[in-house]
Amino acid sequence: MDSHFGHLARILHWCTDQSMTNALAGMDLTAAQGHVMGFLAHRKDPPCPRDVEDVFHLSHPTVSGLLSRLEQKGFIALLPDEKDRRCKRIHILPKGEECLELMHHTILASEERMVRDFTPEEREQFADLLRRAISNMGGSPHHPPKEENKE
Amino acid sequence: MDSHFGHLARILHWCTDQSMTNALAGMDLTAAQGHVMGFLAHRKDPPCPRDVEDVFHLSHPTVSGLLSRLEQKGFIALLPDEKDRRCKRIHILPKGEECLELMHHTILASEERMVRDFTPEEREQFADLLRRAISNMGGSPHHPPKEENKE
DNA sequence: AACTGATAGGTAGCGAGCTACATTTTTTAA
DNA sequence: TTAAAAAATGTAGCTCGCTACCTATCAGTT
Repeated sequence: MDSHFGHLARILHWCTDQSMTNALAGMDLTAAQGHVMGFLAHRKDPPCPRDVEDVFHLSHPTVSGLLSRLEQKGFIALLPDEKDRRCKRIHILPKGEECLELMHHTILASEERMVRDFTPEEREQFADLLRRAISNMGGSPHHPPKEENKE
Repeated sequence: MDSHFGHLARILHWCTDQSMTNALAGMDLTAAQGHVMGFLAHRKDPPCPRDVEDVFHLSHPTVSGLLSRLEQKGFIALLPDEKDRRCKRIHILPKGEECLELMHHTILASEERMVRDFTPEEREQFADLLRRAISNMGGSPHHPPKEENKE
């Protein structure tokens, strides 16, 4: 009864979330906000909210809320794109820059902790089983599988 | 970048949640509410909210909200316990009884779908890896690990 | 040039998760 | 017995996730 996969996935996600929440509490970031900052970190050109939606598989109102809270707290600035006035560009402000390195380290440490006693083969298989399970459930949300031949 | 375990766990949980949401939409239940009903189904004596917290690893305000919505919709009744007036007992109402079998079937079908192409060994290992990952992240929330020797 | 459709984003409103604090009742200890 | 600790629940207020609907802009057709 306790061993249902859906249940276990939920708890595992909860654990990683709590771990991030604790690690980031000192810098006034939630787990979700921290992950967004981590994504922005290794981005040359300022991305738009839509890019965040795609990477994290979130709906656009969710991303909108996350970004507006990050903006309120002074981590980022949202500026209109000059070429395409439908889009906004996410710029990292100095306060945001300050936390990027710690963010990156924190995310990696959390990942490593989760599988710290896994052999390399087990890590491979874990990722493989997770991906297959996701695929069996119908894959990803929101943005109907774009038929890009880039893959 | 896309293969972080925490990320995959989040998406997998999301998929199972959506699957349940769709399956239950017809009977006016959300995924979370459905899982609670499923838990109540195989329970001889009416449990109290605290039991739900423990099984699903949820905080008590979360459970409180879930149960009050189920009560509003007429699936359950919350009655005070006679022995211990701090506790409430969760009673299933006729409308609740009606949906139990479909609930049970729906939950099993969703589980089976997720691992439909897994061998028995892979299913074992998947559950094992998930449990170890959860354990590595510090295990369960909210209620400090009770030291019950019942296990 | 004008219409149609696709795309980016905004807003409203809800459910579900949390923490923090308060209340009531039970249990334990002094 | 009485005071203190523990337990079960309630309430307030927040974040984050969703759907549904709306607006503005861009792109492609006619």
